[in-house]
Amino acid sequence: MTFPSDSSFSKDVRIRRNSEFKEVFEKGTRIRTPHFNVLYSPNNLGFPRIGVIVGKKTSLNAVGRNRIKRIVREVFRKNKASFDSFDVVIIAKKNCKGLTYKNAEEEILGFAEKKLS
RNA sequence: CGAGUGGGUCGAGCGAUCGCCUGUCUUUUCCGCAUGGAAAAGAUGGGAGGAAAGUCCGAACUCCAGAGGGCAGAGCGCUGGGUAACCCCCAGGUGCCGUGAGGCAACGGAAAGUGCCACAGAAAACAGACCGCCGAAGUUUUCCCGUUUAUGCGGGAAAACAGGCAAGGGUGAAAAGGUAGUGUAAGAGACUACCGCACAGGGUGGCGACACCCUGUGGCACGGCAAACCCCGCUCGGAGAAAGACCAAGUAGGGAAGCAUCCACCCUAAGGGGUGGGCAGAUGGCCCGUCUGAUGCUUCCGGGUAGGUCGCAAGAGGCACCCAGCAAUGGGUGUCCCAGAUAAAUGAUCGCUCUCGACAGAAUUCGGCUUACAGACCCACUCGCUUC
RNA sequence: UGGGGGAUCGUCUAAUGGCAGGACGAUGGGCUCUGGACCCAUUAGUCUAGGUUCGAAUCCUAGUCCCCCAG
Repeated sequence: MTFPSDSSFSKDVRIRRNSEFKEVFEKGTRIRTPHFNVLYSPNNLGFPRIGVIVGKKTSLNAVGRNRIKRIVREVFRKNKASFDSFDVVIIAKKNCKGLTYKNAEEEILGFAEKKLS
């Protein structure tokens, strides 16, 4: 538990550059969960970073896509400690449409714990 | 009470905790000679829509191109007004629809020209004749009557032909006015009356589209399609914020200026000069016209990618009141500052209330249009029923 | 975000504004001892909604979906 009470979500913990995304895509490990494709690769920053990708085919309108991004980011923010020091890219699959916060939390935390072990 | 028409407003709300984007102020630290810049913490303010959407119009803004001329192309199309502008809005006219409140209209020209109008039908655009009607006058044949010796002549009837007609039938999306009468062999604007229509002239009202009235002419000519070509009138240079401006790693080498420089022929001893021609590019549609040239040598030093900063949030701005106007809208006064990201900000959890929550997320900015949408409320009006 | 193009049977592709045609496929039948090939027949379509027109795949308006280009 490196960040026991820190649940902030500043720009530092987001993957923001195209080159950084590319690095994760090239070096990262890929894991599939029912609703997401997840890529992750270790970094040497001492804290995790996240990038979320939601394609047009997941949800046809912008409101739906924003909704999924917000849910995923919220899960990450509340559980940053579980991600140790990794760059994580989460890609939403087509079946994400009716996803709720609780479903996403269960699924992503389940993945994070497996990865840590 | 029911059904409906037109217009407008809103688009779940409140509280707590954790979190995101951003403006301002304060403090601290660091950098800098300094104006100032960066980071952190705290305080405080703001934080998606009526359509933010589609990208269908119109602009602002930016860059590119602009000697000039012609052709082509695109858009618009009743009238007057509004506007920065518009394919928008308001008011009005005309036509059509609706019992009505009201709604809808690409609504210039078909007597400038060209083209098209399948099938059906007789005929589809300087009309035409299938069935049908007529067949008087004309021709032929037959029959009857009169007369005559007889041919014949006269009269009548029937049939056929030549011919006449366009009223009725039928076809079609569309068939060249309607009603009544006269007329005739049958009919027909052939003629007459009334209605309708077209054209010309004049008057009245209106800025005008146009409306109404009067007079005359025409028996009616001028079918439809211009969201077919086209004609007439008006408008239009191209691209778009991934526009564009500035700063600028790494890697790779590029750019500008000057001189010589393509092919053929002619002149010349040579150097070189002249004439003609071709190719490619620019002039973001094409043509004429105009301009430029590959490569080598010499000299000079910038251009640009990742990334960053700006553009980028005070505006044809919102709200309130007053004035002008039927209105769209304009003018004045006061007041407010109200998203500004860049892998891209509004979410999660809990509690409460209700009608149990639709369509949907700013990306340069405005003005419109169009499309999507659970519902709630307000104003004005229409029709029907019932009661007083 | 901006710009451009397209949509016709299951697939590919034709059609001066006048009955939507062809190929491949599918289904059924014939031929054959059986299958293939071949022959015959059938099936099924103008992306959607309005408008112009007598009549629309075609012309006009709005919408839906797909593809391409620009970092």
